[in-house]
Amino acid sequence: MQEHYAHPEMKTVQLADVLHALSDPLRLRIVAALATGDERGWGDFDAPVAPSTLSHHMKVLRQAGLVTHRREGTRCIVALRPELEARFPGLLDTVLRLAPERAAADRTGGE
Amino acid sequence: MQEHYAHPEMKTVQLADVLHALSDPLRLRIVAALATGDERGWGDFDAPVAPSTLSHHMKVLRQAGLVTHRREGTRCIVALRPELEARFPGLLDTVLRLAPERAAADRTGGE
DNA sequence: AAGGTTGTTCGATGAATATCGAATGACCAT
DNA sequence: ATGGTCATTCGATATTCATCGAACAACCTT
Repeated sequence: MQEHYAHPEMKTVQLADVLHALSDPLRLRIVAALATGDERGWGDFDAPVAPSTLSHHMKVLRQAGLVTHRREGTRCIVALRPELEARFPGLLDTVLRLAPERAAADRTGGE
Repeated sequence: MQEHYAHPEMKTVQLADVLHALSDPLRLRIVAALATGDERGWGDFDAPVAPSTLSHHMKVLRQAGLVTHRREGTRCIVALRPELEARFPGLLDTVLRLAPERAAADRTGGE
């Protein structure tokens, strides 16, 4: 495990990569959970997959420029990358507004 | 070849499916080319792939609810599905606004 | 009917992806 | 140091995907 995670430069991130990263239901759910702007610990997403699988999805999100990873002691803190908005204005807002996973839908009584 | 193409009901189309369909550069280009609202003949996209490959991508776009296929004589006419806007308001506008393929569409089409 | 045009379908293939369990590495507490 | 917790990496596997050429089907023209 490295102390420093590799994050791509935002200008090198392609739209198709972001869309691909968002096209997996679990990853979409993770991004939606981060949409409040709060950081989340790695384990705070109770994803129905093995730790190794979750790690894989986190890596995809990181390499697509969607999230940052930061180490804090033994925990791993995840957050949305703020520069994403400058690179693709409005994209994340639009997608998350339409995502069934979004927190608001849960609050207003989804299924 | 069937006279009637299978198009999914819009309400059954999932966001992740749409994002996945848009996450391929060639498919994104095709959708961008259709964004003017005009119909296009199947062969009007000079895609750098074999006909069978193009047919595959067209099928993906059709099954994701993005486009309609219509037969006209021996030709095949493709167009964006208008109901998509009602299902996912603003999604396509946002994605296409950010797509690099838009520049090419602007040059040859204008707006 | 015979032939040409236009997409689709059918294998086949190599690359990418999602998933898991096991092993490993980094860090903290004792 | 020893052990525990947390996340990543490593193999392995099954699935999906993009791609092609070949064969086929639908349609129009002659």
